[in-house]
This record gives sequence, C-alpha cells and structure tokens, in this order.
Amino acid sequence: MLSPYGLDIIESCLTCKMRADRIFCDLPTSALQSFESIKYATAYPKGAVLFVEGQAPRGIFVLCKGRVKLSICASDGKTLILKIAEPGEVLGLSATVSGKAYELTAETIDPCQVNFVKREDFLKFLKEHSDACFKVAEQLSEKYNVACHEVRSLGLSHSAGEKLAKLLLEWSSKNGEAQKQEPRLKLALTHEEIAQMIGTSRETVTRLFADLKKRQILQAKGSTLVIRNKAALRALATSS
Amino acid sequence: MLSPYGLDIIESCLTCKMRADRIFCDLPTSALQSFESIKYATAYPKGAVLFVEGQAPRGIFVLCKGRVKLSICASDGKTLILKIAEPGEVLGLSATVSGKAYELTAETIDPCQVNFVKREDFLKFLKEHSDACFKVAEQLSEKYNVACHEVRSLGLSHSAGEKLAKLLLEWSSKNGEAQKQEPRLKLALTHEEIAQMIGTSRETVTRLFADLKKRQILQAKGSTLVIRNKAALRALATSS
DNA sequence: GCTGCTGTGTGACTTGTGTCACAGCCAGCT
DNA sequence: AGCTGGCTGTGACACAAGTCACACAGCAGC
Repeated sequence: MLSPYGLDIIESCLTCKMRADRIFCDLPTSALQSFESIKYATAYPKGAVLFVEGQAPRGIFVLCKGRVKLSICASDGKTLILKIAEPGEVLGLSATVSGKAYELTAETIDPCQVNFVKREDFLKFLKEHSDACFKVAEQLSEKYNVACHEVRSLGLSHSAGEKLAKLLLEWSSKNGEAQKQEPRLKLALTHEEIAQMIGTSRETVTRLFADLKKRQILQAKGSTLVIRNKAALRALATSS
Repeated sequence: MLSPYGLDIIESCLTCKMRADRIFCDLPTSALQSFESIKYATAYPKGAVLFVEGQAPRGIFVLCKGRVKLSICASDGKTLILKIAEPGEVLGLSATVSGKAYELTAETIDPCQVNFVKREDFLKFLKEHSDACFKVAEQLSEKYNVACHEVRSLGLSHSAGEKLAKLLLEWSSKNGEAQKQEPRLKLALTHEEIAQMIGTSRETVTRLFADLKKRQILQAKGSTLVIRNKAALRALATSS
C-alpha cells in the first residue's frame, strides 16, 4: 500500500501490534474479522476535518495513529477545545449510536490513520457482536467521564489560573512524569489553543505563564516546560 | 405492598404502564424477566442521597418515579447542578459500566421510586442480553450529549444572562410549551439552585430576573413564569 | 537582504459579576 | 399572636479578566 502523508499504514486490525493496549480494539478474533470487513482504512493530512458539529452522523472513526482535536464552537466563532484524542480512541461514537448530530468537531493535528465504519454497518455489527457492544458502552462511559471533568473544571473554578494549573497537572500525569520531582512536558499547543482549552483569552494565558515563571513555579526550556514547584501548582489548582 | 413516602409503588417492570415510553425499560420480555429477578424496588423520601461523587460504584439506579438532582461539587462547597433527572433515566450507569467512581452526586428532590441493581448482577445481565447492552449504549450517548450541551453552555457563554436565557428556553421546550406564543413554566427551583445550574451566584440570578421583568420579557404569576417575549429571550441566549 | 505571517509579550481601560451587608417577605411552627 | 428560618430583593465595592492596541521575535519564502 502507498504511504500517504508519511504514514506507515497498519493494514489489518488482526495483525496490529497495538491491539491489546487499546480499549476498543481488543476484541475476540471473530468480532475483529467481521469488523475488518466493514471498515475503511483511510489516511488524513494534518488539519483535515473528520466531521463537523451539527452534521448528521455518517459513522465512527477509530483513530489508529496521530492526534485529533475535538472542539465545539459558538456562533460568534469562539471555540472550546474539549480534548486531544489519542490513538485507540473511537470518535463520533455517541452520535452514531444515538443517531443525533455529531456534538463536536474533529480535526486532525497530525497526519492520521483512521478506520472509518459506516453507521448502518456499525449498528448491525453491534447487534451481532455483544462483546463489541459492551466495549462501546465502556468507551462511552469513558467519554462521559471526561466530559464531567471538563464540566467540573469549567463550572467550578474561580479563576483562569486555577484552570491552567489543573490542565498542566493533568498533562504531566498523562505522560508518566507526574511522580518525578520536576515533571517535564512538551508544549505542543500555542497559547491561543491553551486558552481555548480552558475557556479564556490568549492574553490571559500569556500573562499567567509569565506570572508562573516569575514565581519560579514553571521554567521554559525551549519548547519543553519544567514544573519546578509541583506543590505550589497543586495549591493553585485547588481553589485559588 | 406498603406505600412509603406517599408513593404508589410499581411492583413489576413487566406490568408497568410507562414501560413503552422509557428509553431503557422498553426491553424484550425475556430480558425484562431476568432484569426483574436482579432488581430491588426501593423508595426514598425527598432529600435522600442515592450516591455521592467519588464513591466506588455499587450499581445502577433506574428512576421510576420522582425527580433526582445530579450535581458535582468543589472542595470549597460550591455546587454545580448538571441536570434534574426525570423518570425512566438510569443513574450511575457510566460509573457502573466503567468501574470508576461515581462522577456526580444524586439526591432526590421528590419522594422517589427507584429500582436498584447491584454492579455484578448488572454486568452479568448485560453480557447475557445484548439488546439491553445496546440500550445502555444509547443511554450513555444521551448522557454524553447532555454533558456536551452543559460544556457548551458553561464554556462558550459570555455572560450569566446568556446562560439563564438558554436555561429558560430549554425548560420551556421540555414541557411542550415552546411553540406557544407565550410559554409558561413552573419555577420549581429556588434562585440559589438556578444559580448552581448556570454556575453563577444567587444574587446575580435575582438581578437578572428583575431585569428581565423590567424589560417585559418575563412575567411572574405566582410561581409560574410567563415568557412574554420569546424573540428577545432567544436573542439574549445567542451571544449577548 | 526584505517581506509576510504567526506567535508571544505588555500596557491601559472597561465591565461583568462575586462578595458582603442588610431589609423585607412569606410559611410554618408553638 | 409572635417567632423562626428560608427565600428574595438591592446597594456598594472590589477585582479578575476580556478587549483593544501595539511592539517584537522567529521563521518561512522569494
């Protein structure tokens, strides 16, 4: 197969090495075989839009490689980034199951490999394979959980600083750096995008970062960020 | 059976009149029979707590009668009401499926009848009845959808007035009054609770209501509210 | 080199709304 | 009655953070 956008395409789910690590993909062979027959392996460049908020659901997108930005946006153009989806995640799942419009917009921020499955095919597949159906329920629970966290962060924070601190701690806990004395993390997003993740303005994010650096809580080394004072950051994250 | 808290207990799901109207309860007889054998029909007074945010999931609660307040709260006591659950809804579902802690707190605001099912029993039931499993996926999609709406309302609104207007329109659309010229709705919540629903303070809600009344958009008739100017309210709800 | 473009840093000003404080009101007690 | 407690109304004030306005840095392409 051709390798578009510099991707190394995973041909078959059955031989995929990452299969066991992934919540959805770890299905019994019989289910996986039938999944194999209805999926379309596709590749997208960076910046491609998988689906847009408000569209009728065409089907699900299983993310195999690359990252996808999930966002909602208001009529005035203001955007809120809900999360950055990682490989293994199923996108457009809830809309496809319920038949309601996609509730958010999915846009690739890396070159991505994606397995697409049409809605009718997927629903039929679920009816026939109850273990897959259970996996779907698990994925949806996970998504709901994340959404609840987002609600908590947006609704119960007193200040933008609190939300930023929460976000940084969350990031550092994801890449396994959290237990280290001085966790490091790659800043893959612009201030603008960070602002959209915590529902504030770009300038505020810049100011907050400047403040955290002045107070020796954070330190920038090129594009990686070092958390120099975990305790202080955690204090900021809980009611500042 | 005794009628505690002034409730008329529905004994069996099989003979329940409301069955067909409810998303979860409308199962094939075989599944319902097996559900019947694992459920515990219980009744709660007003103000009872079904489960608390952070608890390990004991199981699911199918709400048959009465309303339940679903909320999350911060360490400082600040509370955010996510929604008021109506009969037919399944509570604690995502936590029970995923095994993670309940993500919110459920408290009755009416006398309620509830069918409780233990986690192990419920998971076994799901494995055996794939149609129930699909219903669960549908319910979870619904919950996710609602959470997304909440995120949008909290994260993309510019002002408290906008969020209040959205909430009022949503309420009026629920009880089928929306298409009327001047929809009416019962104000079942206090200003404090409304404030907790839109993430603002009690005083702000009071002030906003006063303002809406002064501008002839709203009118209070006892405890029912009349929306006198739907268009103006809608204008407020979209970027004010 | 110059030109654009995108991202960052900062100052000045404005405004929404949280907080505190208190007053009035109604319902349900004893 | 008279008291209590929860809810609602309103004023005064402070402050976080949005907005607008620029300056500058880095980096691409020609």
